[in-house]
Formats: sequence, structure tokens, C-alpha cells
Amino acid sequence: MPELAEVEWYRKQWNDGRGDEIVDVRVHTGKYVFRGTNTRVLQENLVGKKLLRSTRRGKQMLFEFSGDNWLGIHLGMTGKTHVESPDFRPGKHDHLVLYQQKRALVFTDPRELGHVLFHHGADEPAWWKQHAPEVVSREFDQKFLDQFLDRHLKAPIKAVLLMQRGFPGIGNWMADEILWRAKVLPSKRAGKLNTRERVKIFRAAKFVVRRSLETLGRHFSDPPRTWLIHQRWENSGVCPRHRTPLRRATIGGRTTAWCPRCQR
DNA sequence: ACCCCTGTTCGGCG
DNA sequence: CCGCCGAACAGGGG
Repeated sequence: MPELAEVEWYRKQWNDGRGDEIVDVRVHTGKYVFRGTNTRVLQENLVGKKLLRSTRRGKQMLFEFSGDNWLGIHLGMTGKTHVESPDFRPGKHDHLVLYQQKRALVFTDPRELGHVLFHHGADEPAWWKQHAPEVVSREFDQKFLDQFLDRHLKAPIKAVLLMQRGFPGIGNWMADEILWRAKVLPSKRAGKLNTRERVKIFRAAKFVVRRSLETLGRHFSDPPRTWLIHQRWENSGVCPRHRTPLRRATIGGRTTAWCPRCQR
């Protein structure tokens, strides 16, 4: 389900619990979401600690606890974080529950494509350090984008936009939105893009991410009505600019929608 | 019943 | 090395 902006919204769902102690931890040990993570260590370390703060990079969330404890959550396709009452009883898909005196912080994921990571230590976890600059940051500039595209000249631009090491947090619908705004055909190879097209992709990426954070990221409210996202899942989806029927195909392994008139 | 899915990783192939 | 493909994870929704 979630891309960058939705992840940002889910990250904040646990904000009420900041400053409060974890009094109990419930874990569905052995589930796929805990692959590579020792759930017993997670449990033993988090009980008695306080949730301090959280941050997000791309689609990855990091929750920091007192005593040098770090919890990483990736929502995958169907994961979500939410808050429940302190007497919450975890259901089949509620794989991690952090109980506080006044609430329960819950991670739920029916399909289990998400990922829960844990690290104890003074230093930031290794899986957190290596990350590309956020699209909204100043470090994400035209030069960074150009250099990344230059490393994937033969790949369709749609596939390149989905690569998290170049465009952290961009997922399927945001990639389509960016290319529609930039008026670039998703199947076009990165190496075939001229300077003007690269600049338009850069600007569209900044715009789409910023506006998504202001709507979905802040209130989970809809992006502007004029965006492609409202059309791309419709069977009879049309271009918001002039109502030309959208086309669909699999590009970069993912369903892709575009306007054959705007995007060349 | 059938088909599709806002994610990521991995092995195999060309 | 590059990039693509299918599989894997295990359901849920239309």
C-alpha cells in the first residue's frame, strides 16, 4: 500500500506514545515480517524503555527508544502502524504490539511483505545509514538525478524511478504521476532523455513528493483532483488535462498508466 | 472462481 | 556489469 507520503503519515500514528514507557511487548515470533530479526532480543530490550522519536527515509521508518534501542519498520505492500487502547488483543495479523500504560502501538500486516528490524547499540543501525538523499532535500539536486540516470541508461525511466537508491520513497503511483507531469513516456530509456526532459522529471519529482507530503503525509487527505492518481486505477481512466483515455502496460515489472497524447 | 495488487529480494538467464 | 523475469512472501479486494 504505502509510498513515501503514506509512510510519513503512518510514522506519525505512534506520536502519542512519545515519552512513554513500553510496559509489555507482544510479538508473533517466526512470522515472515521478522526475517533476520531476533524477536526475543527485541522483546527483552524494549520492555521498560521509552519511545523517544521517529524519523523516515524513503519508505523506511525508524523508531528510537531509550537505552540505545532502535526499531525499524518497513510497511511493504499492506503494512500499517496504528494506535489502540491498552487492552488491545492482537489478532492474526497484528505481528507487533508495544503496550504502554495508556495505549497500544500496533504494527499490522496481513500479507507480511513488511519488515521489522531491531538494533541495540549506541550507533545508528547499519541498515539505516546507507540511504540516498530524500527527494525534498537540497542534496537531491539535478546533478544527483543526472548521475543516477547515467548509471541506468538502458532501463526504462519508469523502472529507474522505482529504484530506491536513486528515488527513495517513490513507488508505483508516484512514478506514474511524475512522468505524467513531466510529459515523458514511461517506456523511454533513461539514455534517450534529453536535458529538457531530465529537468522536467527533476521538477516533477520535487513537486509530486512535496505536495503528497502536504496532503497524504499530513492528513491522509487526497492529492489535488487534477492528479493522475485519481484516474490511473479506473478502467476508463482519462488524462486529467484533456480527457484522452489513458493507456496501461507493464513496465519495469509494474502496472503503468500514461497519457498517449501528453507523454512522448 | 479468477485476477489484480501503492514492495523488495533473489536466483537464473541473455 | 546490466537488466529482465518469475518466484517468494501470504492474503484481501473487486
